[in-house]
Amino acid sequence: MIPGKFAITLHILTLLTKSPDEFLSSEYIAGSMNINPVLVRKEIGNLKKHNVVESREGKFGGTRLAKPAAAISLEDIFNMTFNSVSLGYSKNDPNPDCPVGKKINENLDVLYKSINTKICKQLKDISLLQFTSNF
Amino acid sequence: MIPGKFAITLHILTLLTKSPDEFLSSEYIAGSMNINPVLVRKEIGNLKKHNVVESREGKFGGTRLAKPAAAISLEDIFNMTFNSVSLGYSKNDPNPDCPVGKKINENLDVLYKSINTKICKQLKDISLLQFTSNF
DNA sequence: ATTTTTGTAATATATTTTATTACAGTAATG
DNA sequence: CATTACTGTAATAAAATATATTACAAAAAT
Repeated sequence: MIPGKFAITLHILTLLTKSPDEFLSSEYIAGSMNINPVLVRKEIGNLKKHNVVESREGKFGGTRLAKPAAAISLEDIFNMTFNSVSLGYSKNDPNPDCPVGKKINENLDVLYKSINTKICKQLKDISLLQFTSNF
Repeated sequence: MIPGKFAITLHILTLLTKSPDEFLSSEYIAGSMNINPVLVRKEIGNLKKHNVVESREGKFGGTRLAKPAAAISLEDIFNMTFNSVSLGYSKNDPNPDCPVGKKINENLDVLYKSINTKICKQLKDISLLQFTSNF
């Protein structure tokens, strides 16, 4: 998973919220966060897939929100950009002949799933509109 | 931050919990998780710094818990191995001339801090002993 | 003395992220 | 209807990060 995905997506959506109904170009958006426009377009592609934004191609093209910022929760954004929160796994497959190695990952999974559930619950109550009200 | 740090450390501590009072070698531990012994020794160094384990050098040396597994919480381990949970930041510094770019990171910080607080509260109630009881 | 282990530094390899380049397709506008 | 300014997407390059490896001094058991 791309570490910056959630942050970049939220940044994009904040800009779109702050310019309602305007079509912003990927280059303009990229300029606000100092990253490459192609990366912005990729994340916008993801947002479009989830019907959160809509784009117009061609001259004066760009992207805008497809629904009110009040109707988008941070949980929605989280689910679109994050597989799940985790505190990590060891890179290699553990030794299956070791009683601990054999079960460590499933036990981590249980733990991480429960963390995840709580985070989702927390993010569900924050709308994009609310988040952007601090700018 | 090293992604596998928490998982590796928890794996080490689980092994130590399952062999109370025995000094386990870094090579044995590394074998259970299929990683390099040097990486294990590094994480053990971190655990020693926090007085969670103690090591003995020389022949038949190794590491064991320095206190009962019931007295170690997953929050303790989390705090030793994770700076803080976050949903990520965009890699580059955002544009300070953009009202959104200027404030995005502090707003993300607020969000992530609140997520973090809840996770810590959750982890505080799980002891290492409890976690290892599922093996 | 020899062996086995920790502790630690330095370096190399692998992996993952991000950036860049390139270009076809679309739509507005003179 | 040519030109301009965009999107969409693929392919590749570069940078950053994580992990592995090598090496060796120091410690302790026998």
